[in-house]
Amino acid sequence: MARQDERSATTQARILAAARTLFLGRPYADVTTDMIARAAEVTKGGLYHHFPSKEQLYVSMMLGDLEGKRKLFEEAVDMGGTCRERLARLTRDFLDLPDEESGLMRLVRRDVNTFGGEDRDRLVRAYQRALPEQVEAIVRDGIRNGELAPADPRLLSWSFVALVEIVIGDYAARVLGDAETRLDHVLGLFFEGAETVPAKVMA
Amino acid sequence: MARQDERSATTQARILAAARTLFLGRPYADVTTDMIARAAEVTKGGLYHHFPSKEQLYVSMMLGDLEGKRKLFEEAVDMGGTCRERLARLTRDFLDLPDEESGLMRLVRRDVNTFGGEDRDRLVRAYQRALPEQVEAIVRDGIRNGELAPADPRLLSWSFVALVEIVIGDYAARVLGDAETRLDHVLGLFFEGAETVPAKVMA
DNA sequence: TTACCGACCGGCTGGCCGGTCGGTAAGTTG
DNA sequence: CAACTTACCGACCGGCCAGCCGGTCGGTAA
Repeated sequence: MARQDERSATTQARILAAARTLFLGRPYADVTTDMIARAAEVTKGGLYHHFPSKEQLYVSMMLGDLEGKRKLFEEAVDMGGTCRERLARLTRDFLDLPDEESGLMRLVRRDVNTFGGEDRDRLVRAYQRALPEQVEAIVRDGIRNGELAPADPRLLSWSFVALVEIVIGDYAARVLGDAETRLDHVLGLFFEGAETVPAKVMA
Repeated sequence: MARQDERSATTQARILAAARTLFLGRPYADVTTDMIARAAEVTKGGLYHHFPSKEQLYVSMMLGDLEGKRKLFEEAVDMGGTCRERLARLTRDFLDLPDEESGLMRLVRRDVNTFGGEDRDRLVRAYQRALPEQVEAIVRDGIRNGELAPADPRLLSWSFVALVEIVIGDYAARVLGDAETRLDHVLGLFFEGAETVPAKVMA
């Protein structure tokens, strides 16, 4: 009995993994259930035995992965320290993610418009819980303790996320180099801006 | 003869306008040629009389619109003044665009992955010419004359564009209000960053 | 040993959609 | 007016793909 459940679980995991890879490569409509099944080494019948529809398969995969990200980033929110330190930790965690995992965050935003109604809402909420809301919590603290200038925290957190997204990707990697340099770039831009600083903190 | 050409041109324009509206609303694959034809008050035969394929229709629409944007933003690049003034002008032009027009910039980035090969390249190039390269030109000047801290200009311009994109959209409009306030927010964030300024320029 | 269950198979189908094609009528040219 | 070109029509086709369903088989329980 445990034997059967285990088998079923690994098959589902295989299907989800195959789906993730394929959906990352091409738009939702261009990924066929046949492709997913073949990549997961199952037949379409097997696939439909575990998932009721292509859409539910996609949503299941995404919700599961986003929940994982949420837990990961939560550590940065819960740790102590300044706003900047906590954002640094969160960003480092993000930058250290393998390509396939960080690509998911862009994937949600790309495909969210594909769905409507309930599924769309669930995806949006899961994404917001995973990343922007956690950044927002840190930003909110930063504003409260005077580290950040007063502003709408949600808007600031979206801005921060957008800056981080830019630093992923080949061009930034080529120009800036390793993760630590990219991290410095994002934090510097977000906190101090792009203009020349008029000689700060010179002791 | 002028009569026929004129008729043909208005029909094409009607088709392009209908396509633009529909493509903005749903992903490429979910927009059918029937829908476009019906919205443009033509039949599918009529549509295919003017455009060789769905893909070419999309590309034609996008290239035309992006070229319009390029011309618009070029004015900010060519005008005199500081880096900040020129970016302000460009951003103001962007923010003053009707929703349908500014949505196109997000649309390209969303749909670019749908196509491959030649068409994809043409779209990417047209987008880059329309917005990021022009911002980059201004940013490059800003770095050269010491207004901006030394950094990779392309990365900076992408960051700026990303910040502007956030300020479009309902939430920012609700929180920040009119275009001028949103403009100040973007420029402030980009130039001075989010942290509390240590009492600047107090005369 | 028997009865059953659940994982998985894979052929099939119905609908949808991009694209075609033969036709018509209005406009243009000589 | 005759010959023709052009804008447009709409029925139709072929391929593709999500989802279905009748079946097989290895395990599990009584």
